[in-house]
Amino acid sequence: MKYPFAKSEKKWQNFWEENKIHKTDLTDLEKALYTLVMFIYPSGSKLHIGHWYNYAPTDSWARFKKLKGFNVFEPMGYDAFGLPAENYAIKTGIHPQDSTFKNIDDIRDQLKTMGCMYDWDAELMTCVPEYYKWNQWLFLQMYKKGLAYRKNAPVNWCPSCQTVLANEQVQGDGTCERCSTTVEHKSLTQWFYKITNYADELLDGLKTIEWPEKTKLMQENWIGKSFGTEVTFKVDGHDKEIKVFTTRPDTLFGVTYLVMAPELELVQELTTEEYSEEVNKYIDSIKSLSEIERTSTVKEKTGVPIGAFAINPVNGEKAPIWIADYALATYGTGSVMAVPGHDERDFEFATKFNLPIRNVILQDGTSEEDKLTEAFTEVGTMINSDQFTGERSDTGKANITKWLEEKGLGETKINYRLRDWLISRQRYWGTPIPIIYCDNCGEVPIPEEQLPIELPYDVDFKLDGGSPLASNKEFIHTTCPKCGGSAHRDADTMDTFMDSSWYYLRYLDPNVSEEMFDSKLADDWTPVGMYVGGAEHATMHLLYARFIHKFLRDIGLVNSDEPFQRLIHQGTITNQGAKMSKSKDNVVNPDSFIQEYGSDVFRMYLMFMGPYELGGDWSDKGIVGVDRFVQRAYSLFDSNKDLAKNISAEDKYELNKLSEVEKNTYRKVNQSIAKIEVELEHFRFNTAVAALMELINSLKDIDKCSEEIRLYSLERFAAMLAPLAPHLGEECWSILGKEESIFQQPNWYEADEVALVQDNVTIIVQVNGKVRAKLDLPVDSEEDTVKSTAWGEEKVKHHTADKTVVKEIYVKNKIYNIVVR
RNA sequence: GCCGGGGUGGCGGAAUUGGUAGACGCACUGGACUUAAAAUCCAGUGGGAGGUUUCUCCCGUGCCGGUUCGAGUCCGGCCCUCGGUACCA
Repeated sequence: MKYPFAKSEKKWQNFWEENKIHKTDLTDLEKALYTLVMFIYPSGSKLHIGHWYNYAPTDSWARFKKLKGFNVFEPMGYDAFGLPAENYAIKTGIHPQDSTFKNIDDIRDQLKTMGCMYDWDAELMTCVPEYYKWNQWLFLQMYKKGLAYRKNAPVNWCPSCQTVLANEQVQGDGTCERCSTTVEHKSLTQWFYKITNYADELLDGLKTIEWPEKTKLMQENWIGKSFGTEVTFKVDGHDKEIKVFTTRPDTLFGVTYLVMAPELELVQELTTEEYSEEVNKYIDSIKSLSEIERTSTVKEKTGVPIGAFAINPVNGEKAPIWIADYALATYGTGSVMAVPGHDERDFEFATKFNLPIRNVILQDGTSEEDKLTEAFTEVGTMINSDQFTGERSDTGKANITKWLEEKGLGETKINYRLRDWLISRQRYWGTPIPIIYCDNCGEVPIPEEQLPIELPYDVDFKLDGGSPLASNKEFIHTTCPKCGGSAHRDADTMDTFMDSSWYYLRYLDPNVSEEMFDSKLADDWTPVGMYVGGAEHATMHLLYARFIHKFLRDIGLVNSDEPFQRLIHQGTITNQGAKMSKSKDNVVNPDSFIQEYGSDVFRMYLMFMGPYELGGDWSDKGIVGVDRFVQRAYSLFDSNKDLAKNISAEDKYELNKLSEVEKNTYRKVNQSIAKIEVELEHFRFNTAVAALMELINSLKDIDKCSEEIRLYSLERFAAMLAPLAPHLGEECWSILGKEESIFQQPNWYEADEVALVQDNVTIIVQVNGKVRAKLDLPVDSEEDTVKSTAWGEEKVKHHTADKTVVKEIYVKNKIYNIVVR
């Protein structure tokens, strides 16, 4: 009989809902396990295969844990603010709020067909005032602690559309995706969070969390802590100074010029009149370059001198000051000392512009007279360096820094690549920033009791020229909370990464209104036990969330140091090699597969496709294989449906009391349990499914087993099936006469260790590393027995004939390699 | 460019510490069942050469080189590809 999946899946979904099977009792803390997936961005393309690939296997893991007796909390929600809804509005005129709510309703329906054990009472969305109020509240706490501040920062500006563009909206050639005009950089005053204050702690905390090594490595590199020296260069004939950060103070005598980032304000002050035209022209010319282009080591570097000279503190030499694309205002001090002899970029630049190249670190085995043909960046002996000449360059670093410190011309310095978090967005669909600008008092934070500052519905988000909120006069014009005078609100909204930095805390009670989240529950349930989401979030979302969590701890709202204890990345499912996205129009919708095969088959196929952390290119080629398996599993139970009426199975059976067929069955069942348990634990779903397929293949002879062994096997099969195919698992469980949901109790079975022990083992016999025989011998056979059996093999004789044995390698129960010559 | 992944049959992939390369599945081929087809079940299936019921040998995990009795696995150097690169989320 064919498995009526459509009827069955609906039946069990209703059963779960009616019996509140997935409602988590958050007061039960014994074996509490918070399992979380990255919440959904509710775009119009609804759920695609990538979402299923994230959620369904994670749910299978959660269900496995549930079967093992954990009190699992698995919520789902919507990351509802963001740019795409706004772009959609600009294109279609449909208001972001309307499209977002509509999308959420559609997506919720889709989610329910997956059959995940989401606790729907915990559902949340970020675009409602009840949620984003707390973004504003958090902003005020940051502000109070001095961690929110304003400074100028560049945005992508399309001069034709008169609007700020996201990086994504800038095409590869640096033009606007709407009108193909070349995009410029424009400086705006914007809000930042001082994440850099937490740089060291964010680095140290990595040691305490169980995340993929690669993710921790990426965060480490992103934070980019480096130890070096800040050197002060005086400017010739000027009272200004230029500070540079260098990790190579030992090369200070090799400085032949200085490079400043073109956008530094100091550049304007230092540029001499003679050079100013050239300098301004140059600054204009690089306005459209991206940072990636500017720092590329294959692109030819550009730059111009500004006419001023810096004085090298160690020898008083005058070095010309240049501005160049490869100096970035965002790293270090924005200025670099150039040592062409010992830095590859400087070497290239100096060669191009005929600037002097001086050798001050002598490579071992070379002579001072040898001309440098490329930058020497390794450790060597310091030369041409006055009193430091003769020192090794690695120890010279500290000495030269000490000398600078004594003269007040430098100091040791730790520098980070990490930059402060720019949270201002010149967009509508986000959280309004709770700041007012008063004509008298200036910048005034809105008092907490006036929160939320609600996002007004009526705006002209097509408005050219700036933030859409500026178009709503009623919203913008307000009175100062301090003096009551005329004032205006900040027209920007917050980066949506704010929303996703604390949602996992809100899930615990999304309806709490007097605080950001239930602090008691947060202490009990965080850090999150298992967090699953894409690796593309490795450095941004996952770093921001860690930062916010630490800040919340510092203001006493949580007691843990990290938000996510364990982390797994699902791989990306591509379509014809490309990441699925609505803009590429290559999104694969799973709905038709659900209709044809059902949720269980589809989610099991996703798990079977390959290693979870790798992902891969989408193809539905093998889905019929999983469907066949599901059909076979169902008929296995269906044909044994009368089994449980008269008997029950023991927990264990003694092997020697079983028939040969029963023994094999019993062994295979227990081996499968042991295998699948380990595989599921480590998110290796593909091999777990394969093991279950192997098991069903070897249950062919189950009819030859006693009823008890049949029941024993089927109960265990149902338990292994249930996490992978939850609806079918329930169906099979109920066929065995069980009345409760399989997930109601800890229904995972432990493997019988006795059944895992093998009698025989295959020993490989090699001659010169090539397999020549395979011996099936009892486990732990004597070395002599193995060797004499091996030498009895025809092929071994053949390949060793007329040769001398020079070496033998014997590994017990594994291999016997004979090396001959 | 920089940071981090990945590359194994016709296809998706498997392979505890270096120790049988190709589990499981798809596709394909042959067979059973059927009037027939579908479905199902059984068998075969990395490539090449020879022997042709049972067999034997060689090659083979992106490329080049190294370490080792033995390398998909470790080391060095490349190539290709994917993710991120601070305003997609």
